[in-house]
Amino acid sequence: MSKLLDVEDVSASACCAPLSGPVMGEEEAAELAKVFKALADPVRLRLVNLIASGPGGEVCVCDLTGAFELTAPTISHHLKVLRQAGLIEGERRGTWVYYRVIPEALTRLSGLFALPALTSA
Amino acid sequence: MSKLLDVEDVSASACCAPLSGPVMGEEEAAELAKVFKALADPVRLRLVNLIASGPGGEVCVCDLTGAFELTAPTISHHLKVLRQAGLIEGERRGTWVYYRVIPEALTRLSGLFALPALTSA
DNA sequence: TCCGTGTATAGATAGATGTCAAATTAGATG
DNA sequence: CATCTAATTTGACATCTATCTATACACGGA
Repeated sequence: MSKLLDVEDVSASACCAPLSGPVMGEEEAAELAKVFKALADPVRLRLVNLIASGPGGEVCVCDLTGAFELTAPTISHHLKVLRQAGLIEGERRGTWVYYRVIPEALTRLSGLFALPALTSA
Repeated sequence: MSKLLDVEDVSASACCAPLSGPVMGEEEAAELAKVFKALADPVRLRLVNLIASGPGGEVCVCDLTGAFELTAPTISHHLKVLRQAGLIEGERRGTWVYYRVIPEALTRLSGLFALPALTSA
């Protein structure tokens, strides 16, 4: 079994209603918090940005390690955190591993911050 | 000078272009990370949710402390973190303090997760 | 099959963070 | 002014996290 695909997909059940919506439960808040924890790091934010803006929507890990003054294991750790948050997914093709963002995850988050009545005053 | 208004407004300069957009700089990533750090806690997420969904878009701190099994200083600490991230603002009216979300902050975050071309394939 | 290279995991450590108890500030009221 | 309540600040402590080095795994090529 490829360890690259170990996704606990924390984001699956969390979130969908906007923050301005009905009161969320403790469990939902806990799962959502894991997703934001994954984004709460400058390196990981830049990783998501690099991956999302990469050619074809994907980027090789070998290109990511060079973009930071960090060791490969550290980058690998950050990628794992993002993966377990359900934000990205990785695929091995031969020697290299490529990462993509999971569009649904971003869309879900976008909806979270939607506001109810900006049209009315 | 009211200490309630000490907002370092970290979110002001950070973000606007979507994550899928052009590559962000280290500085921008660092400031954005502070905002997500503020959201990366179940209690703070529920606080934002409660405040945003409160009547008139605002909630008294006295109503927030009762909603958690945490001491008042802890709630106050979390509110401060959210305030310094530019996500909420507080106002004292007589004996009580009321908090509101800052709509622009949420809107900005919503745009961050926008995807480029979901219409095409 | 044996190296060489690209990624990931394990273990260790310094620094950040959530929580509480105690003390402080701000406003209302007698 | 004295005092009560609401909210914040301060200081301490246990836990979590970002990073490193060292090691292990996966694949391709000789």
